[in-house]
Amino acid sequence: MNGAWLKVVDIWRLGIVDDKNISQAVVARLPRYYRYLGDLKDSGIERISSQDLSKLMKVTASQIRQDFNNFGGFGQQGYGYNVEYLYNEIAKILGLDKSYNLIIVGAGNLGQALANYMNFKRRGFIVKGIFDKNPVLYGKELRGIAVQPVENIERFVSENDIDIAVLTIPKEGAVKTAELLVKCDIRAIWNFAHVDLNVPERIVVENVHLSDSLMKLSYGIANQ
Amino acid sequence: MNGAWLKVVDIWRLGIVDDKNISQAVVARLPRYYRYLGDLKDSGIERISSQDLSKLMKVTASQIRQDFNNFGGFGQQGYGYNVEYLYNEIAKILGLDKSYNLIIVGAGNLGQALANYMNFKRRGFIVKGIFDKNPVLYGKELRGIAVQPVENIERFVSENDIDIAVLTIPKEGAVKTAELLVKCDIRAIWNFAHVDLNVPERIVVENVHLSDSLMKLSYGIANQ
DNA sequence: TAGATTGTTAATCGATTAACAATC
DNA sequence: TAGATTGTTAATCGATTAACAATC
Repeated sequence: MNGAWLKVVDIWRLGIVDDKNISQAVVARLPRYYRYLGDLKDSGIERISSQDLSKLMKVTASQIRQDFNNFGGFGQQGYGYNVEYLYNEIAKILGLDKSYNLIIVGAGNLGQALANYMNFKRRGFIVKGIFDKNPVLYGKELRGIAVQPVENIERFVSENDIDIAVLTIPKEGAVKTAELLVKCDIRAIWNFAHVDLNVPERIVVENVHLSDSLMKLSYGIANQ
Repeated sequence: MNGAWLKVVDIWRLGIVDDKNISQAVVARLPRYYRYLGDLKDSGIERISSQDLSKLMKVTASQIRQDFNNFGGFGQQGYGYNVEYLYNEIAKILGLDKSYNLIIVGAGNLGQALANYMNFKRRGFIVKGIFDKNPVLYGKELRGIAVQPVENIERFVSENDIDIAVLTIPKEGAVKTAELLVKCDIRAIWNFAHVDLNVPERIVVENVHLSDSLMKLSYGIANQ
């Protein structure tokens, strides 16, 4: 009556029990771990201890172990963590093992830059459509994708199984557009507009408020 | 022996005592307060209580009062906060009452977008120079400013009293460039490269890691 | 003055760090 | 096995919320 029984953590690992809620602070640190582990992997390092990673990343070893243990523990006593394994596990946690279809709404400076800039595709984020309300831009191609009128969004999203909308329009239209996207059953919005979107709980919103960031920087200068 | 004496907080307000250390969490919330207060001001609202602001912003009234009181208290019992006054005080705290000279290092997609996009100027961030290592871009004008070779950075920064460098180059060159900028006595770096810069304490670094942000979003989808 | 609402102290909650037994 | 290092519990620290006296 012992070995035959699964511990709660095992059941959880099997995916039967799912979401013990992970704090936002932990999630926010995962991409950074992922970045460092990728670098380690690329430089041929096979294993690393929480202590060594701690020195490298300038966070406590304790925090590293706590963070990873939120997801079940990926290390081995006396050995540390296998870099490649941990790297892949974090990718899975972050959902990077899947592919996502996205559209860009707003083909102005920022929308164009994002379309061209990031290697979206390499990480499994496929740009399927680009939209703007400015007729001058219609047909203009970015990475081989022609800009369409915003009027097409609703049909396009439902016909092309779009997961993510990148919102790069001025704040004036952003709230209305977000509502439209919600109606189209979008799963997530990457919001670059300087407003808070008010969408249902189920929709994932990730804000990139560049002006907020610049203000934090100027606070830093002013209070040096 | 009472009225004649200044309370500690008064001395602090006079700027004699300066920096009781404000937590990063508080600073991160200031731009959002500033945005909401700006909107309230624009719609002609003169005063607001922490309770009403609480409903609007979906944070607790307690947190609002605590946050503001980090900087000395801007309200009045029985009245609330004067919107315009509070707005201006937050601007001062954020250092938005001053003007900053900046350069953009990296005139690729993102650098160009930032040069054109944000109304930097309106908020007192003056783009003085744009640099790239790609000769094809030399002389190309963005907002009336010609792109220069990166070799010019050192001289340009010292001759033009530059406060901020916007780093929009690929991660490969970013660390070295940051070191150069530090040598030039830059005060702050707005870092869009996907690396952690390792600079002295005195330099303000504000990171915008877009790929990290996108990973948080995909985590949100994957763990919905 | 009475009512409203701040400024501020105290209580709670959550996140980080420390410590150590488990175990590879 | 002995040494190393995790996984995990306990202690600490900091941030958020609640409560209320001060005061406009």
